[in-house]
Amino acid sequence: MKPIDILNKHDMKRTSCREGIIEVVMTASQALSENEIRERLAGNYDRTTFYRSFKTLEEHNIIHKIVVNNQLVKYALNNSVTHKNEHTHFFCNKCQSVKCMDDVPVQKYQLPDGYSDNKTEVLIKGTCANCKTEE
Amino acid sequence: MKPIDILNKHDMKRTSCREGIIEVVMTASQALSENEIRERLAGNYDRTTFYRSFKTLEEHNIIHKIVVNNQLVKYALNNSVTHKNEHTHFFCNKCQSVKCMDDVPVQKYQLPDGYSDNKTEVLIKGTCANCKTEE
DNA sequence: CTGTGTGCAAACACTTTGCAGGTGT
DNA sequence: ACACCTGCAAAGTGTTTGCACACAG
Repeated sequence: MKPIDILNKHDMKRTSCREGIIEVVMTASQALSENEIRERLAGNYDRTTFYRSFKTLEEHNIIHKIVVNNQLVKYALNNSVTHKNEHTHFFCNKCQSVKCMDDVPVQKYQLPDGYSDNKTEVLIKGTCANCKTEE
Repeated sequence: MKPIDILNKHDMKRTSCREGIIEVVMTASQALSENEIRERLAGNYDRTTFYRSFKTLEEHNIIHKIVVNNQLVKYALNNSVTHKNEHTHFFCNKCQSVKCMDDVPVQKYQLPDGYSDNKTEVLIKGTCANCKTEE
């Protein structure tokens, strides 16, 4: 499916910024930060526009946000797989990359009485396959 | 163990700010934000001092940081239990509280070849027991 | 006394908001 | 034409750094 189709499907206006963001995260093999997305984008957009676009795209369940820490936020496309099962995220301490582990589902946690869970976020930190081989 | 003993054990200078922070997180039943800690503290300290104290205390494994999102960070004491097993954190969407779930250990995740994990962070979002009963 | 912690000022980064003007449908 | 998206400016918040002074050991 092309970026335009995705926007149409969600009844969203087809603007070059949105289309570009979707295009970039779609072709990326990893989650990308705002800056990484900007670098790969043809046009130049204001940060405000980015923030608003990310927010809108997230609200429409087209992308999701991964908060590594309070200084590093990345975005990735929601594909049909990740949309069904919650997946874990992997953060490489060396190259700072974030990857959606579509094949590593979030496990179920048994909470004490009275607690109800809505969403469980799992961030696994370590060394990725790329950095491992470079050692 | 008292705050002073903890500082001594880690060869850290015994300052009123550090002592106060430890005292507060020690007696708290939940993780606390910088502001929540400030409110409960006798003396008045500069934000800079807080940031540096948190950083130092974290480096010495006395407290740990819980990043809920890029706008909300909380701190909690490392007790002997949590220091041994990694534990999960619970965030209540209603009252915004964060609790260390010492009885809910982090599960093991099987990663693809080449990946090695170092630390796994689990943040469960939902409704806490308090907010549940108030519905 | 010496090294380290603290307070203050400033700078920097991230994020949000208001408003005017431009663009998609 | 109308709704909504974008860019710019500004403000609010979170965080870091440099420097002078204070304090613990």
